[in-house]
Amino acid sequence: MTKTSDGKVGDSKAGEAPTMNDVARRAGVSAMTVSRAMKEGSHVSKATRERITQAINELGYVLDQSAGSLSSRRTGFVAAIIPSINNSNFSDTARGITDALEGTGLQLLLGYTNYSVEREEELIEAMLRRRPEGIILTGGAHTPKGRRMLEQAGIPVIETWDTPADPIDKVVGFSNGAAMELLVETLAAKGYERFGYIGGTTARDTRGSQRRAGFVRALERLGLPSDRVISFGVPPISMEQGAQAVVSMLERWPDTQVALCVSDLSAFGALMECQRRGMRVPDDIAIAGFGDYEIAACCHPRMTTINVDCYGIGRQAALKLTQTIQGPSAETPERITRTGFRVIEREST
Amino acid sequence: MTKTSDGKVGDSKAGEAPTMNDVARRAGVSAMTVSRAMKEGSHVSKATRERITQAINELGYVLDQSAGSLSSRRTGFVAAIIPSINNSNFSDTARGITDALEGTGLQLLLGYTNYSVEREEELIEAMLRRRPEGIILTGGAHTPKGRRMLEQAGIPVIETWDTPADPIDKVVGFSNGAAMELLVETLAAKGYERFGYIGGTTARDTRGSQRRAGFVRALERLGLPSDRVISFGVPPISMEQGAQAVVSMLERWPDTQVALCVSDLSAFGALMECQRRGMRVPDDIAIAGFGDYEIAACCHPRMTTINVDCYGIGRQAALKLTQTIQGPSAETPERITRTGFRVIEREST
DNA sequence: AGCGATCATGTTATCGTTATCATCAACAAG
DNA sequence: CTTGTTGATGATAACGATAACATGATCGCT
Repeated sequence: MTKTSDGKVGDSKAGEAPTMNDVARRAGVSAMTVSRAMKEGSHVSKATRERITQAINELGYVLDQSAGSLSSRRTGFVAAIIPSINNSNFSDTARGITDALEGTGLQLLLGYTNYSVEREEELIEAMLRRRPEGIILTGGAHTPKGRRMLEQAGIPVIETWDTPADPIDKVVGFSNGAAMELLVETLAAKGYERFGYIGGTTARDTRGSQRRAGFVRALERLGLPSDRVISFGVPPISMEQGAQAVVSMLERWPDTQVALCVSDLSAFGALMECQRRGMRVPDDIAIAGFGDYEIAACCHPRMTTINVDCYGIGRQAALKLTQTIQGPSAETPERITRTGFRVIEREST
Repeated sequence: MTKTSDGKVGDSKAGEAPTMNDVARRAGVSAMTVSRAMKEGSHVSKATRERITQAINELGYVLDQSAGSLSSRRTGFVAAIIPSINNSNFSDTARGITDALEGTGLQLLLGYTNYSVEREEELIEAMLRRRPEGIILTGGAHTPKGRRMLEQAGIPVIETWDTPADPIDKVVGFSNGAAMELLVETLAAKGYERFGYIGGTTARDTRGSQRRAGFVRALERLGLPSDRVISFGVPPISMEQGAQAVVSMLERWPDTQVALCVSDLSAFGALMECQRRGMRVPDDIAIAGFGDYEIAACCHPRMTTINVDCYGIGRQAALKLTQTIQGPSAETPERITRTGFRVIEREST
């Protein structure tokens, strides 16, 4: 225990969490030295550092980063907003972000919108209040106010999972429409002609509507009928809703050869329902999904789908973010990164 | 634009984000009044509030909560640590937490450990640096240092998904062992006698090992063989690993009547693999899972499993947290809340 | 020996908000 | 006409850390 110039002696009173000054007193140094000792790559002598470390352990001191960030003007936060954490495509993206942030001293602040732009707007504001050093969004559809806040925030903004026509700042994504077109073309080349589409009522899920639009576009180009579209349920549609939708489809267009679904989850529901009804897949009806979820590779028959590298989207978005934050010293990243997608042909088509 | 006592005039220079003082100047009030106007339930006259709101919009001002929380000693954070965000059981819990936090002004700071206590320890420290007002953990297994930090943090700590023998503070969970025992008993009552178990190599996943222990316990009590245990892969085991594990099981103990799996995901993999091999479920072999994931209700045949109300665990944990934070004025919550579980019998057994 | 560079540490002044106390006006109750 | 209460606002001082600058001390090189 040490006397200090301000006359106080010893530790702070119990009950109150210790501050850096308490540590400093106990180690017989100034707070600034403690601050230095707690940061990598700053000059503190070995002996001093040891005394400080000991004081920290004895007091159970934990750095208060909220105070530090006010002073340093670096919060160490990156915000990410995804539609849903229960969707493994998006949680893969979140995982990609976290993993790419590992070791950078940046922490992920995650929020989800339930596919609602209004909720997104609220979240954007809540996030910006925390002064993140960058923000990663899903898709390019925002409320006007949300967009304005993002533009004025003065931090890098990355839109993902999409290629918006008029991006706010940077983009890591792919064209959901083009991906679906590719799937249609691939299957048409195998001889399928009567395609059906299963998706949600489209208003909320912009990626879903783009996939549907791609479906229609590709069929029109190929001169095939493009009207067999079932919109069922509020996006994101569940396995169960996929099952119900395929029933509607088979009632309305019994001779449908192949059902494309907005995601693997609904596709799986459809697949199981068909089996329940004694139909053979792909002989009686073929089914394909979108997203290459774990389930697609494992179900029986294994499901044809489109892999879109969700994890990679997250990784690259976070990478682009850190590059931008680290400033123009490092090479400035491209404004738009297009991530790949590919058709995975399996047994269901 | 207004002159103020400190001689400065007008807005801050462009490029810099506006502060509360900039808003105050523009609205012709003090910063304190702006602060009040931005908080619910404080006395600000209607006219003043309108001027302030206008100034906020004109400047595009966003409150800096990191500065505010330093002053008010309330960060508005709740930390939650889960093993994985890609597991829908845990992301359901996270969703329960977020939903229960809605409207309380508290925001969720989420982290995941990949089932590693070392990673958990790092995360605990990283979270505590942000001074959360409470912390929610998964399970009761922590490193000694992690546990110490939690005990000293001076905030409510809630352990979930488990009923630790020696809880740190509060608990919302159930006995994974007892749940598995119940499943065994239910199936034994239907006449099954030769049970097999599929799980991961257990070191990391404590909930997994408790389930396995419950499996063994129940069979021993019933006087049935309890040695048919396949440990395959690092937890959490995937669908694919479930498929491979069931193959090992059938090789080693071809007359197994029912395979219980550590989770629905591995159970689903096993189910599909059996179908691929032309086996009929449940006639040739019965399969049951754990967790009542969406997939269990939708696959064909529908899967018997245990529902454990993941979402409810999150909700109740968050509820308990907010009650504790709001202080002893409100009724103090129970220290231990046991959440229910129930066997869902479906077609796979 | 002289001089600049690097190291180890301390002092001071913020960062942007909110708690607290103070002030003054308006108004109700006695 | 007091006196107390409530409402609306402002001034000031934290909150706990770090940036920026300052001070000696040490060291290597000419």
